[in-house]
Amino acid sequence: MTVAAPTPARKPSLPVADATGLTAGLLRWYDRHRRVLPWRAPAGVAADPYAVWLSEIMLQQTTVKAVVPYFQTFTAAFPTVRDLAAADRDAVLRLWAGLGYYARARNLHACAQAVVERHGGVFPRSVAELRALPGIGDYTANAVASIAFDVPVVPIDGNVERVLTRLHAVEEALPGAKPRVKMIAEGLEPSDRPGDFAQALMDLGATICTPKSPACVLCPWQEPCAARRRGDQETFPRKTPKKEGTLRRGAAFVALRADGAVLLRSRPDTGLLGGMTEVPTSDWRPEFSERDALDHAPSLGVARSAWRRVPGVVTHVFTHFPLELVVFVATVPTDADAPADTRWAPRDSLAGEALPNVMRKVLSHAGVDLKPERPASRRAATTSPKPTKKAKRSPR
DNA sequence: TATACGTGGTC
DNA sequence: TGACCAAGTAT
Repeated sequence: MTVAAPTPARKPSLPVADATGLTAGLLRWYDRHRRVLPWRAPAGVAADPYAVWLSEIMLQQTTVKAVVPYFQTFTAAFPTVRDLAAADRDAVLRLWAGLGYYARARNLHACAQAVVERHGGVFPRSVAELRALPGIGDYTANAVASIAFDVPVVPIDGNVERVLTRLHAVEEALPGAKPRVKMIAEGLEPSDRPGDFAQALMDLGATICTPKSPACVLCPWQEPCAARRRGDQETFPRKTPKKEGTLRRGAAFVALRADGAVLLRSRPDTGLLGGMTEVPTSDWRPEFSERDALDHAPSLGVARSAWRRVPGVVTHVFTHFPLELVVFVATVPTDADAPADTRWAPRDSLAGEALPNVMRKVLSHAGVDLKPERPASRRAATTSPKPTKKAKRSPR
């Protein structure tokens, strides 16, 4: 492909002229239709690298709507990358609870510390140095470099893939088509306003070139768009079908003390819901048998009969598998000791715990209400949206 | 290259 | 309701 020679001089030749026309058209559109977002600097104002980075991490596979309240909470709690680096990791996880993909929160904290230790608390400006930081991959490195520092690179996310595969009617399916998309993107790298160009591409994908029913009539690229000419723009990008996960099942145990405290523990640092808080549960396996569920209950010195099976089940769908949990509740004496690796959490502190949504569903199903007042966007989980399905009989 | 990794919204 | 999707990264 062409060299991304950012010559301040003229731009000759044909392909370059084409690209110039495209980028200019998109920037004109952006100047009139750019979205106003909490982390986005006003037109013509330099962006804050910390805000750009924080927002980009939060926005990974996550909608703008879901991110906004968390972004506000984080910037209020940690105004600078140094504040974030100095915070306790658990405090970061607690504020992240509900946003999902918790490895992002662990990496966020590690990244802040790396920025302080390796770069004196100042975000590096090069793609290579950014890429070397925890939690920053190809996309985010390019996004921060272009948006915060006007480095002429194009971050390629789902929006950009959609826009570019439509623009060129790329027949190859993703993810196989990624190299092709990357070449197309590199051919568009503008030496002028790279940060605005990157954001314009994403705004275009988010508001005009949407997955379904794209608003082509409003698109600044409707003329050059190959897919639009063919009339099958909605069929791009092509995608290879993904296989679905196998249902896993398990039992969750909600132990309540007379004073309202709930027995909690922390999950292992890595893997599913790593480092997050949960009530004791059995393993989650396809071959789980409810018959033996109580074998996995925490030892609290109470009789097996103290555990009451809550009717119904809690269902939750992770990216790669659906989960079904049966819930047992027991009330135990206030002097009951917490088993190893568990602790009693006062009822009032529950809302502040690093509880992933599946655990909020479990507690809700057990009749334990958490006080909201967290970043927000949690009402659905705390009100037990899916009332609970009828108790199913376990096969076998 | 493929898989693990959350959650909420939409149609 | 089920599928698909949203500013991806790590291994």
